Amino acid sequence: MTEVSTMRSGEISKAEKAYELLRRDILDAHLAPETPLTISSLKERYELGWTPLREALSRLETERLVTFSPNRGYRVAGVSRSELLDLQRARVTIESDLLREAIHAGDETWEQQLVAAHYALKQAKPLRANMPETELIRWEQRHDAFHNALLNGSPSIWLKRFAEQISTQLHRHHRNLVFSPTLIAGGGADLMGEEHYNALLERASNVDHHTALMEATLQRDEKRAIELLVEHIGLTLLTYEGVQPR
Amino acid sequence: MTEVSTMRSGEISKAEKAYELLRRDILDAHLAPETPLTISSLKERYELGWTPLREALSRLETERLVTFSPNRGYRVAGVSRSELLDLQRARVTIESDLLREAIHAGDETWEQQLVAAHYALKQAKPLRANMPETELIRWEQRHDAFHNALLNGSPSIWLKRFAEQISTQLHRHHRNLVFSPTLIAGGGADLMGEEHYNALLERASNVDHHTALMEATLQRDEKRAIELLVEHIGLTLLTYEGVQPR
DNA sequence: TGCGCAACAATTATGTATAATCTGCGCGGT
DNA sequence: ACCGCGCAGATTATACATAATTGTTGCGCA
Repeated sequence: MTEVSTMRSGEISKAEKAYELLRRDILDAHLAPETPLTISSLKERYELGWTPLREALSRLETERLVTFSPNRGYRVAGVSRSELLDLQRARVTIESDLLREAIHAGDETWEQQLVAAHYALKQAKPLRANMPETELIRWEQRHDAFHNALLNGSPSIWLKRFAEQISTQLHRHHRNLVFSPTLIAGGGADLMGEEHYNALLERASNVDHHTALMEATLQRDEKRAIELLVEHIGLTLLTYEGVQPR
Repeated sequence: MTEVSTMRSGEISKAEKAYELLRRDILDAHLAPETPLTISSLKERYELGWTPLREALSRLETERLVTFSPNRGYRVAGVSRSELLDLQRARVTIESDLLREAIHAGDETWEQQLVAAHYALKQAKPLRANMPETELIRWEQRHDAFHNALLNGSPSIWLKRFAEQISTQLHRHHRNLVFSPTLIAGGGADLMGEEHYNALLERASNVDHHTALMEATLQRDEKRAIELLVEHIGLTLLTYEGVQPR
């Protein structure tokens, strides 16, 4: 029947709250890479106890969002150009296969949700330099939702899980290497003219590109759809290449 | 003078010890799938405190070796035929690509270690029904080592990480669905004649098959090597198909 | 007499306070 | 200047307190 859980104090466990808060702060680059995460400072920052934080950190560690050294505590995981390239390679492998499966196995519901996600993405204002963070987050959410919808037709649960993890890591690299130029020395738009930077962002986030990808997919044109997906991932890569000087 | 009290506990942390003990017991099917893991019972089993166990469990959860329900504790993760198939699919995707990369990028050290791993595998006694667990473990270790050596020529760190995780999960399914027939009702060799069962095991673990795979790889024959790898994964799958009745 | 519901008891998860151990760093002695 | 001692500050582990869930018992009602 209808089991009503009582849950006297907060609705969700504090460990879960700690996990989500920390995760969001790391993903959005509010905590810079390599920042030491001492329990006491986190207790102060989030007003949480000792156990929930430790549990959250140990979960984040197996997700590779924080690193850990025995008896020396936790730090926010670092970002690097080489890891970015590695992530891009893994993304191509995994998402290509997922898209292939989706094209073969996707049903009507999948098609409808893909069209809906594409429409929502089209409505969001496109990327540009120094845009307000709320707009940036909206665009990122809808962009992620579109790619999720694209791959969602596939039945491969484990591959989708991996794709999600890659996506998370790329999000973090994205934010730290490109979109938060003020937070890292010498990164982002400061390296080139804002005009050029905007052009790159425009190229990487071009809605037409996503439209073409969706159409090829809906027409079950496997070869072309995968070509477009790989090109899309490569374009994003080129954007970083342009941004990163050495 | 006061150097007596240094290094009181073991060299590694108890959380790490708890993690490794639990992990091994789950992987070797000493703890059956769906077994509830209450802290108190684990405290008794491993003679460890409360915090290390909690930390170990939360790490195992993000690895999907245990499942967790809020306010209802942890259990050993379940196994199922559908998840097994899903894992096999993911393995084909990821290992095919890793092998392709290894064939293109592998150096001399890689070749030597691959040959060494193959030699070690050849020395281990092959699989058969009701073999002693120590021999089973030895064969499994060398088999894993061979496949690791095969893929190790690739530079893709994230993909190798994923391959490792898939490998771990398959190991668990393997043990629970095939090699521990006495532990699960109606599984394993009981379902067919021991002769037939042995034939299947023989086919899946045939050393010649691994030899051919290695030789195609060392000759940098990408197409044939990947064919053999996919066939190898499929054979293992067929073994399970034979064992699983419905 | 049998079934269902509700309060109760036991077990277990969750969180806090506290003790013990370890690492890094500065101070002082040689 | 260099080596070692010792003092913070942090991590790691234990004991204790609290809250939630599960199982059970007993009572009421059909």
